[in-house]
Amino acid sequence: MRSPFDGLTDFQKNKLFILLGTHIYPYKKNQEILPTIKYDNIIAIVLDGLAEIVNIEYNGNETIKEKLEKNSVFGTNISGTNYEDYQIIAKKDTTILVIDYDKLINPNNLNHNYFNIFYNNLFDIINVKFKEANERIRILEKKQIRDKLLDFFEIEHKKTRQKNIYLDFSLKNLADYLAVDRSAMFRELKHLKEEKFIEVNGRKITLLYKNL
Amino acid sequence: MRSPFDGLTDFQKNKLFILLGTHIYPYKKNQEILPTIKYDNIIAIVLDGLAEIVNIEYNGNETIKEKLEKNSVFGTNISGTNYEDYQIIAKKDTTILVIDYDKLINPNNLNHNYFNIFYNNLFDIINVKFKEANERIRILEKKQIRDKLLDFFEIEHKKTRQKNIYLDFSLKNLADYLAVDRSAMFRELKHLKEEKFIEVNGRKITLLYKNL
DNA sequence: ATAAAAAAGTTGCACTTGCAACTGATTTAC
DNA sequence: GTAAATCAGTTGCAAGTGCAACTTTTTTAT
Repeated sequence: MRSPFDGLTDFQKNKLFILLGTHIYPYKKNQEILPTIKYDNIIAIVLDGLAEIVNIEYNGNETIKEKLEKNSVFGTNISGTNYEDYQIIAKKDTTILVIDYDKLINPNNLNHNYFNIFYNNLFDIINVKFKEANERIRILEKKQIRDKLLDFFEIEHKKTRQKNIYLDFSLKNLADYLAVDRSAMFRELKHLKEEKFIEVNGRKITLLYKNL
Repeated sequence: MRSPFDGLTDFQKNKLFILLGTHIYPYKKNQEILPTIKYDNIIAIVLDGLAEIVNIEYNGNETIKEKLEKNSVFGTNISGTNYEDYQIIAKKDTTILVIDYDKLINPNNLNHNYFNIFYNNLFDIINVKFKEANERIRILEKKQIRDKLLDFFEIEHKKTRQKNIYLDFSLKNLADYLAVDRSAMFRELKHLKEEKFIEVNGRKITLLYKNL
């Protein structure tokens, strides 16, 4: 995954932090991240560790919205994450860098080369995330589970051009991603298997239809 | 709506076009826009006119994905619009500016002040669009039409803090936005009316529940 | 190595939804 | 100003889905 600090030396990185007046917050495993920052207009970066954006429902069910690894970027202005709806939990000891969005947008900084590199990286990262969001919307727009699955398969297939799709998450997570009931998804997967559209072996899904 | 050229004089705008090696394409009403540009990595701006991103299904049904007014920004890297799935149609005579994404990202340009202003504007516009995309995802994730409607009402209510919501699009369009069947949505609206949750008068929806 | 937790997989049932097919009301076009 | 098109609103019905409640398998933790 692309890092917002690609192309920067550690020295430049530190100059950047000073220039932007950033804050660094350390969290222990299982601590909630940024619980006090409920206002808008920040961009946050995982400097180290691992965290998850989770949605805790009234019945206690937890669904993971996004995994935040090292160099992941998040925040109200960048991922639409609404702190009223979600909690961010450290899964390991985790260090978070917080940047004020308005300071980032301030063009006074633009004559520093290391800032420009950083800004370009962020621009690119956001565009990738935006593209992923639109991919998901395209899937969620489909009304039937079968169509959501086939759309998902098609999108994944286009990325590798291979008939085998290797999921790097569980089928339960896939159901969450498609925003459908898990058991209903399993039922539909079974139908697709029976109709020889696909084969499923653990997290490997094989597409059997002709049009590659 | 914010323009990507906010804060730029016409003179600076033209310098910018030259710097970025942009292309300008004119289209007549009802013409398809950018039909030949099937490759990735462009950002396009509506300089003048009006266009619509439409999804034409195999059965001939057209759904409008997005309206592109003057100063709207679109393109594969910015709206996730996939030219394989959608068509962009000029609704009036329309002029389109096309920028090569790689040229935009090239940091060599960053010591021109007018470029920086433009770049900041784009950054901001994309973030707003991204936020809207995430809003929609939050709605589409809901499994029941009732929950989608209530979620939509809540989001709209938060924007104005008023109990009246004035739609600037048709109820048919709302059904498309929620990605549900139109008649099923009407049925659910009727239920919500009967249960005194809402009132509907044309495109005005009044929220009747207590928690403002 | 074993217990605990999470994921995989299945099924019955009630309810929701999509779909088709209407009628009537509004808007748009020329 | 009238025709055509779009939108609003309703209903029956079949099919799809969510939900609950299970069992079995796999993974994770200590």
